[in-house]
Amino acid sequence: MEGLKTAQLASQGGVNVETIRYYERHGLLAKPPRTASGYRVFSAEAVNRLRFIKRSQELGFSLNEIKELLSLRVKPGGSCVDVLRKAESKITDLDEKISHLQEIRKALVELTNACSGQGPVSSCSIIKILNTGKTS
Amino acid sequence: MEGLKTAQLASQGGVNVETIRYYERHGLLAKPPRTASGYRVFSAEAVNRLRFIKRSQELGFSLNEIKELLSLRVKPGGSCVDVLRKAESKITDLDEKISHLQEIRKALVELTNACSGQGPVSSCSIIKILNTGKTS
DNA sequence: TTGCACCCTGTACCAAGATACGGACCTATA
DNA sequence: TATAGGTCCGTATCTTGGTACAGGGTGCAA
Repeated sequence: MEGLKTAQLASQGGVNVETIRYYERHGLLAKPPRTASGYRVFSAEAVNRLRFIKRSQELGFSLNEIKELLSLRVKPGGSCVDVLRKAESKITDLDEKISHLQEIRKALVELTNACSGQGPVSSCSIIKILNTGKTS
Repeated sequence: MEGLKTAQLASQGGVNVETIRYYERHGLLAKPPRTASGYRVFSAEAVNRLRFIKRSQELGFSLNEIKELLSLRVKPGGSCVDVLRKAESKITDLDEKISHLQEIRKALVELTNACSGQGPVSSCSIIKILNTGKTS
């Protein structure tokens, strides 16, 4: 059999049918040829494309960023270093996010350490600190 | 002067005027009394409440979670340990998020290590790996 | 008393990434 | 040939945390 219907592509890519159409509308998947009756016919290439998108998403790229990666991929004269720079800048983003979360975690641990876990809410250290902003 | 108008509360809490109304609609701020002409009149308590919300938000609580914290705070017979458990579960959430981001970071670093940064995109290792899902 | 800043309400809109639905059309199978 | 189920399109809906109006009333100062 030649080509995949929307639901087949969706199933191979592990996404919802509507997601396929969504990606097409947003320029992440090329507009596929159609049968005489208007059904989309995807090539095996589309499966790769979909996996590219999913893998990039797992690495923290937004759909817009993925769109850029995809267009870099086919840009004539485009250089590898452009891709490298995007990946590096994403690592910097991640470092910032991670250290921010770690700060939050630290503050929360301090809160829980201050709390005995006993008695009524009215005397709860956590609530007190959240109320006043003071640790002591 | 007795009480604060919406804009004054907003300014003291460092938020937008519309945010005050948003919080009221969503049950995070109690409905304040009104003047004869319908203006809201907030007490100093509302400033504390607003700060509570902002501080909790900084610690990674969603507005819904903050609403729960606020209702715990006034629940008759509520126990301190309920609050403690929420904080602890938030720490667990954070741990999961952090380690997930660290995994992503690791994968990205591997990607960038594989890439020389030289040559055309067509031979870029990063793109190749994203395409095939294979590291080698 | 007029002019301007402020306040009110209700509703619409934004990002992001989908998901759902109505109504019409197509296709395969019994 | 009937009918179930897949597909089409356009549009609406969802979540989260707000922001931005429009259209009207209020309050204070010159």
